[in-house]
Amino acid sequence: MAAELTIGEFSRISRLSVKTLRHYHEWGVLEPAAVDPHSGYRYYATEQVPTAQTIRRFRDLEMPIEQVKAVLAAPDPASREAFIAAHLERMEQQLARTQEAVASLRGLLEGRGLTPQITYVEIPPQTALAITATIDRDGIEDWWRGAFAELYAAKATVAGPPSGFYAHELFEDEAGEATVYLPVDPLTEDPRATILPSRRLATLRHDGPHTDLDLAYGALGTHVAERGVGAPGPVHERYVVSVLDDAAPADWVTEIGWPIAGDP
Amino acid sequence: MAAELTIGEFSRISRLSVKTLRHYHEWGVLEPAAVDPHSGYRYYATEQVPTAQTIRRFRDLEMPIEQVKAVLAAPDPASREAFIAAHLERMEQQLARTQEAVASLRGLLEGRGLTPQITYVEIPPQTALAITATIDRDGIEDWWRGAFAELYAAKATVAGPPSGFYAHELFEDEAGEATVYLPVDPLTEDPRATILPSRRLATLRHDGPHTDLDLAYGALGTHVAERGVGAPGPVHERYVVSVLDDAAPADWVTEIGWPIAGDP
DNA sequence: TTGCTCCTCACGTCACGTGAGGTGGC
DNA sequence: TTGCTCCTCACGTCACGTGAGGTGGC
Repeated sequence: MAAELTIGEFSRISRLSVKTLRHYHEWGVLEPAAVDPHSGYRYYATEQVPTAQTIRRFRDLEMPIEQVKAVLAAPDPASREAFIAAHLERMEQQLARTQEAVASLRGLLEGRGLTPQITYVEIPPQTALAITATIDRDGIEDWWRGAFAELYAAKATVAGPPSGFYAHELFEDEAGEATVYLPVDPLTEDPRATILPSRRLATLRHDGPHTDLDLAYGALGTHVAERGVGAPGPVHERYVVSVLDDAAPADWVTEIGWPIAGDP
Repeated sequence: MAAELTIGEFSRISRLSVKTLRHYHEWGVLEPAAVDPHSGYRYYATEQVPTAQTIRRFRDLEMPIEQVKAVLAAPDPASREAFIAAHLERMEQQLARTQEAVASLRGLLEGRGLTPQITYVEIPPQTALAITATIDRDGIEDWWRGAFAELYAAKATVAGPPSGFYAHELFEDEAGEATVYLPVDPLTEDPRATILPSRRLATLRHDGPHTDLDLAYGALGTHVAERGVGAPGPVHERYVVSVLDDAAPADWVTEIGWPIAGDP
């Protein structure tokens, strides 16, 4: 009972444009039931309509084509479900970020100016378990979580909040070196323990989600630049309260530090 | 007190990448405070940091650059607010569509199969107020609302639900001819009244949001194709319950019609 | 002076849409 | 046979990112 349909007919029934159907053929997401080897004409079967509708919905959800292909190729319903669940979770995260951005934008436009409480500190040499990597800016969150999971898995006596430092290139060029560390008891026997050198920093405490961290960096960087006290080197972050404590973003407390030289 | 910053320094403070800053200069969204005419070096002022942060937030909300430029150029806070409100509304609409797509996808994957109740009808010639235009598929919704607003503003006696017909090219090529109409009393004196010719259609009733209209078209088109009774001509839609009645999408009722030839 | 920073092209990305120019099918 | 449908390039979109190759500034 399967009717062979030309691309135009299948387009009308599936509501995917002819261009889109050709594109899906090229990418192997939706192959025509038959292709005339002489004319190149594509022929579709009515049985392919539900597949087309499914693809359309995944694309409405902005799932990348390659992934749609993978989901459709998934043999069992369970792994399909896993794909979809993962995608929905990403979408929820994005929604949360959007809501944060809206709130933050309102604050900015209302000129909700924080008077930054900037403190100069000298951090003494510290014994710490550290992980360093060269990463991409968009891969940073996954890497960050993984690295701290690894550090907390070590059985050393923790001697301070989780922290990290990040090369400027990471923000200027979208990729650069990052280090996260956990201060530990100097007497630890973990062979991975290193001693971090001392640093002089201008620091600022930031309350709230990390979407707004740029505001803190703006205030701190402006302060340092206008006084001409900046020094080369990575910026520092101390995660006083964070996801690592299972806290909500609104409750996070982060201390950021900008390297300085000279006497303030 | 305004420090002159190189692009790299400004990038560190604003957390926008150097490439992005150059891009924003090129597009005129964020012009450097000064550009060295000899070397081409860009110099920024610390006063530009809040602007950079604002741009970043608008971009996080996926506002197109051109529009960000327009918002920033808006002279008074009121028109700024209007821009933002309009953008937020679009985002909410998209969120609603996303939620519909998720629900619809789950239904599809669970194989929630509707047994389509297809009816063959012959619509007699009708007197109607009609508006025809050649439109883009993504401009269709705005046009549709505007056209019906215009039709309802006429003071003729309405004799049936609002309806429309749509050339296949609109779906195959993303652009084509569309007509919406309001059946009216044949004795109307409105000079714009026309008589629509009779049509033979296979029809199917669809309940719910228009995101799912493609499912109905899939069922109807498959039915027509498998029986080989299709005829050329546009598809028809009757909006029995719709936005025009201030109903929620879940309560909408739409009848779709596919042109047929021959005796079923 | 050296090495770092900055510069301008030119091209890639992603999922198609937009023509141009040409051929096949009924 | 005519006109409609289908075909394959090649290029455009949007907001940047990715090099390449070269110059300026301290």
